[in-house]
Amino acid sequence: MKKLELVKGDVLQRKGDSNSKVFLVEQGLLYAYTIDEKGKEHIFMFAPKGWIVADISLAPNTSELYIEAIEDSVVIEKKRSSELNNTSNIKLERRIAVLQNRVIMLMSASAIERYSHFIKTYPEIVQRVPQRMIASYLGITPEALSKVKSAKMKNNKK
Amino acid sequence: MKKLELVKGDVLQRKGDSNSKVFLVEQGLLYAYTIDEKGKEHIFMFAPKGWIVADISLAPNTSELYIEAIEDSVVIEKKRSSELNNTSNIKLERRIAVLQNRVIMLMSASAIERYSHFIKTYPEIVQRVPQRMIASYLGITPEALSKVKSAKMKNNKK
DNA sequence: CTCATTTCTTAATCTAGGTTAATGCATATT
DNA sequence: AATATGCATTAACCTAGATTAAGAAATGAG
Repeated sequence: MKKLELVKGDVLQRKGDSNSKVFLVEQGLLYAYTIDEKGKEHIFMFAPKGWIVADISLAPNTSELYIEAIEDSVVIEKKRSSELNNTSNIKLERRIAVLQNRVIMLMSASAIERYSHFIKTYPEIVQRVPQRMIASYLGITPEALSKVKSAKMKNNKK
Repeated sequence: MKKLELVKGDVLQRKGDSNSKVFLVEQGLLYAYTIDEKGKEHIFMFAPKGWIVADISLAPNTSELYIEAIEDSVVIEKKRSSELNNTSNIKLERRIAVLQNRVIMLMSASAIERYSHFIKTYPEIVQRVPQRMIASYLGITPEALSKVKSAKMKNNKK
């Protein structure tokens, strides 16, 4: 738990780094973002004074996100594990991880990519739920989902 | 903290209801969704066995979400406040609330609606950050954001 | 088993937002 | 001051996915 002074442009965490740290913004403004395969940046969140920024993902030790200072800033760095001392915390963190993934998907992935990710992540649910609900969860229409599925089959990517 | 037995189609919580409850799924499958102004349903999450479902929104007592059973299910109902006994929990809940809003926005709102919501919710950040970052946060291109802004000005909806 | 309702698929058309490219502004750098 | 680099805006075109519509398949109720 130490205090860090940052100047505009400093990068606190890179994709692939350990994600065991949590940063509390004491002053200034940071932001967290991903960069997709095409090199495009997608801003996941802004973190002004008083907010916490962290990559809270399901993968144990690989950050999905870059965290960077937009302005000169002061942050407190904590170990994430110190937050994990009770059950409700763990459940809440899992929820955040799922939502983080969902936001990144919605921002950066096409219908096909979203569907592929969904069936990989929730294979049991795919079986138990009507197509129109999956479409709605993915943020597309049932008609578009039909198209996606037949496109996938033709490509043997079933 | 009581146990509820649900049959397929039972609605646990409606938009506008108190959101002070958290449901732990012991068996079956539930889902949480919003309905937009046009009557269209947007599925926010599925909740199979072992998951928690709840509307964790910033507004104190008005759920944004409907929660409903897709299959016959058994859930444990808890008071949400019982989860709120320490600081890190409150911070985590705030993060979830923000992410919940963000997912709903990304799923159901047009570029104009997303921008309007953003400037209302984070007026300070709009001033401190380049346009291209706001566009990226909204999930649109800087060019599209330019269009949106000039469209808004013409409509006096500035 | 039959009729009704909902779900899924396919196809034709439409549109919001993406892509590309050119231009004007700022802010840096020498 | 002059040049360079990045940011914002505008406009012409393009494309993924929405909308609309109709038929086929599945599910359900009596």
